[in-house]
Amino acid sequence: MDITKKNSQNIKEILRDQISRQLLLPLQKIPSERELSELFSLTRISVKSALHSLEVEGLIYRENRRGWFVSPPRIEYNPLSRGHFHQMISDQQRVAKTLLLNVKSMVAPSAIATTLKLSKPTPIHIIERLRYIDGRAVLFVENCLISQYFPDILSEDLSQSLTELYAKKYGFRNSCSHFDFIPTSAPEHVIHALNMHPGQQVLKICRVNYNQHNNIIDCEFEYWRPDAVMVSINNRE
Amino acid sequence: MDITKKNSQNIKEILRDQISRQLLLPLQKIPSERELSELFSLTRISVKSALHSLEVEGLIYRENRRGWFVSPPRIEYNPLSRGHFHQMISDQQRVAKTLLLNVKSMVAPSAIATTLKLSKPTPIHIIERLRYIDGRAVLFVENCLISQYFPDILSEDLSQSLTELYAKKYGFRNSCSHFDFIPTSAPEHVIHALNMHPGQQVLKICRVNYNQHNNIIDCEFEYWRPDAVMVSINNRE
DNA sequence: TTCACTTACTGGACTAGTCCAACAAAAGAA
DNA sequence: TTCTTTTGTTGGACTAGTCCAGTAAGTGAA
Repeated sequence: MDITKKNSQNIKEILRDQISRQLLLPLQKIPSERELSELFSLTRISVKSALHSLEVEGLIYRENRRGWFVSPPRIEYNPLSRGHFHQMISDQQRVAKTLLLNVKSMVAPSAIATTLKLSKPTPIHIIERLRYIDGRAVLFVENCLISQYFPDILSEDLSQSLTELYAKKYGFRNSCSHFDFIPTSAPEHVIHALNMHPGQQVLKICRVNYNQHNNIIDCEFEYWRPDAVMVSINNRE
Repeated sequence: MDITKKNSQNIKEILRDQISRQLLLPLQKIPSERELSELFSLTRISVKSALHSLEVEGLIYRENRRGWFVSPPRIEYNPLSRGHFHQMISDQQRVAKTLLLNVKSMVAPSAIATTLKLSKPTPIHIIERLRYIDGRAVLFVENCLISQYFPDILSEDLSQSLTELYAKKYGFRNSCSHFDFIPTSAPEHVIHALNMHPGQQVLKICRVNYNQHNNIIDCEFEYWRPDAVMVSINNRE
């Protein structure tokens, strides 16, 4: 009876259209799954599947049990220009905020020890921070510092740029970094902090930093909401 | 009555375990959704949702209407060491194959003209290729070459490394490249070539290449199956 | 004003099915 | 052998619901 074979394509097209014509604005809430299912005469499962697919595309995002929202434009993130998160965001006419979540000191667990190429048990600090763009939590960052290189760092303001702190307080310059970009799902504590749901995708970025003496001094794990970012790199050979 | 609150967590854990203990091997088929739903006493919808979540994690992948399979380990892909796809794959003890899909010549459509920073209508060649690792199609590549820089290129073997061809036949060296990495969903023709399903995630990589005279000579759009790859970059400052 | 409590609403998890399109392997025909 | 046809199996799309857990806003007591 229907004109279209797949009804859920309909809802996708209409939402896509409303977003591109700015009838639905960034950060704005989309009607609830139940409302949409009535509007389009579909079950919630079909609606959910359509929304899922727009989520993968990066057009909309989900907050756990709060609803679906329109994604703002992606931030262009150049990881090679290190550290100045707030600068980068304001350069793109957006508003950044950093929240210090947690600081722990411990002996490096095996996964981190491997990343830092540690051959024996070594004390580290782990600094967990949450970063917001335009009031939306989009990035969970975990910095793992080898304690011996950073005496007394925990008494500093840790919501500022760590790279700048490294330079000012310890005279470290970043001579070399190694990056891995992995599309995967986020661990539990990250899911929670970003208000996501277990099994949702994130863009995981692991970086290992070397100082001017070519020592590994720290590593960082970034977990981005995948619709919020686009990694942009310039390479001169 | 059940011990666990969420039954679908069960199936996820068991599959994860079987994969990590290599009882299920890379490229091997997972039992069908119907079989799993009987085994775990769940509906197909619940099974599908659990599989989805393992897919996002990068542990398993889907071939459209063929079934679910175990993902091989991710390839480490360093886009800064340009061009030698086959080399890179065999360095990682894997088997590469390139299939030439399609070659077209046309005036650059607006999206590509923007990427190539063209100010007036310009003829280009588009070369579409499909790349396999261990027999699995994981990467769709679309090269857009500005025709004037590459006279007579269409008579060459286009399944080889284009970078090498640029160097040998035209004396071009790659002086600079610009990359964008975007987690998003793939366009229709890519979905089809990779045997995926509309709405599935890919890692899209756009690169723009400059020759030694600092002219943009071509751009490339890569679409990776997201479980197949991990982008790895080394940066020296 | 402030804080605890209730309540409506949201998405998450799930059941028990149906029908369809594409794939793949087996069976037949040339 | 080689090509075509059939048939079973796969995932994709969908219906029509139920129950649950966390959010947010409004209500009322201190």
